Amino acid sequence: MTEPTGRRERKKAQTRKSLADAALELFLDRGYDQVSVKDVAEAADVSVTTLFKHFPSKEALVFDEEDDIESALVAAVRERAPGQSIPQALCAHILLTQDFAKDPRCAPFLRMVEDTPTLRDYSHRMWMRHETAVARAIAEETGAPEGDVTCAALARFALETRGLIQRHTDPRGAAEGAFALLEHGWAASRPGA
Amino acid sequence: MTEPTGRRERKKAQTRKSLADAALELFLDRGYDQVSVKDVAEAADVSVTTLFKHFPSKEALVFDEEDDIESALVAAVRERAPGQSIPQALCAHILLTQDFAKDPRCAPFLRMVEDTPTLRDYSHRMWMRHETAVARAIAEETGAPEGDVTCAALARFALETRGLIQRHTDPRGAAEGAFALLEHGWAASRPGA
DNA sequence: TAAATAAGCGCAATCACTAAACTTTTTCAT
DNA sequence: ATGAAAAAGTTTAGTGATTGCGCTTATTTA
Repeated sequence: MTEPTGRRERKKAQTRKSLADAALELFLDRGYDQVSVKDVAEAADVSVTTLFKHFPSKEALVFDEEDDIESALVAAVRERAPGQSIPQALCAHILLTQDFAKDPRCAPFLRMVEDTPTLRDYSHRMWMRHETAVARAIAEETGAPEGDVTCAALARFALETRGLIQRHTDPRGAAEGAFALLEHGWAASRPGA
Repeated sequence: MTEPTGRRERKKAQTRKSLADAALELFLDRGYDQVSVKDVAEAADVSVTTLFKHFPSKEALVFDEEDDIESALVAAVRERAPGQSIPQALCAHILLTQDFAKDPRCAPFLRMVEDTPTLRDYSHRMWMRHETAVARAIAEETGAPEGDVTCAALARFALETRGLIQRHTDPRGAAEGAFALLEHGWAASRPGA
């Protein structure tokens, strides 16, 4: 069921990729703030206007192709191992995504994001966008009402943990520490887990 | 011990106030995004460059005079009633600051902040800046080591709760629900409270 | 094949923000 | 008092992200 990709769509995707690639290379080379959108557009050999037809902002050039993160999070909650609590499942999933970061090819990228306030904030905002989806998944899993505060809180806190452990020397230990808090609180807040 | 206010400082404070006042009035009237810094500067009868000598950004025009919030938070942790847990103290303190919001004079202001993404984010960032201070206070209060993860997590989660309960019809109930999670988790994480 | 559609372009403008060089107080040590 | 340093303010000019407009050109489709 591959989309009947016409030449037009192919070219569009092509330009988009040129832009993302050019952007990444320039950003990693010179640093995000030292590269202007004009630089990126020129490197991809398109006009600045065209760049903004493909990406809504300069930041968006950095975080391309981040699609199924939300579904992965929801799946982590829904399809957790039997006997595993929701906080445990979320902890494991977050640690898993963190492991991506250990790939030395990603290291410069991640360092750039961490060192650039604009990007750090943007990334955090994007990540927290999944809060409501996760909250809903938790509520549905536990039979809690749609807008249950405890579920919403767990979702937010769990997602926030990612930023909390980011610059720790031992992310795994830190995550376990933070999630222990949630784990116990969660268990105590709903007697029939 | 009132500062020996010279004429210079008085005039400076004066222009600053003119700017903040003009900004608030215009923002409330037309909406934040519909007012440019140029508009504000003209309303206060100063140049745009002068405006930026007083305020580091357009957003900063909105959140003026927010000084002792951090010390109040730290104090809430340190000087809590005997027998009151730290999460309880933070919950109470946050609810207290929320009560400010019930003043009908503040309502339009708060609605503006909530309805303007830029401002909501800025406000959230400012608020979360106090995380490390609160974390340190908690660590010191409990004798935990300086960078203890559980303390850091509690600080972050507690502060995050404010945003969580913001648009709830019953903020008090929501806060109590969210803090119940932290309360239980915290109690379980440190046996000798 | 013509008309509709969509990509891309150049241009001009807006808006937040900064740098530089210059004018006008205010302050303060002599 | 007075003259120079320090600080507030101004003008001007610029950068950089982002948007709107009107135009060309390529692709699709009826």
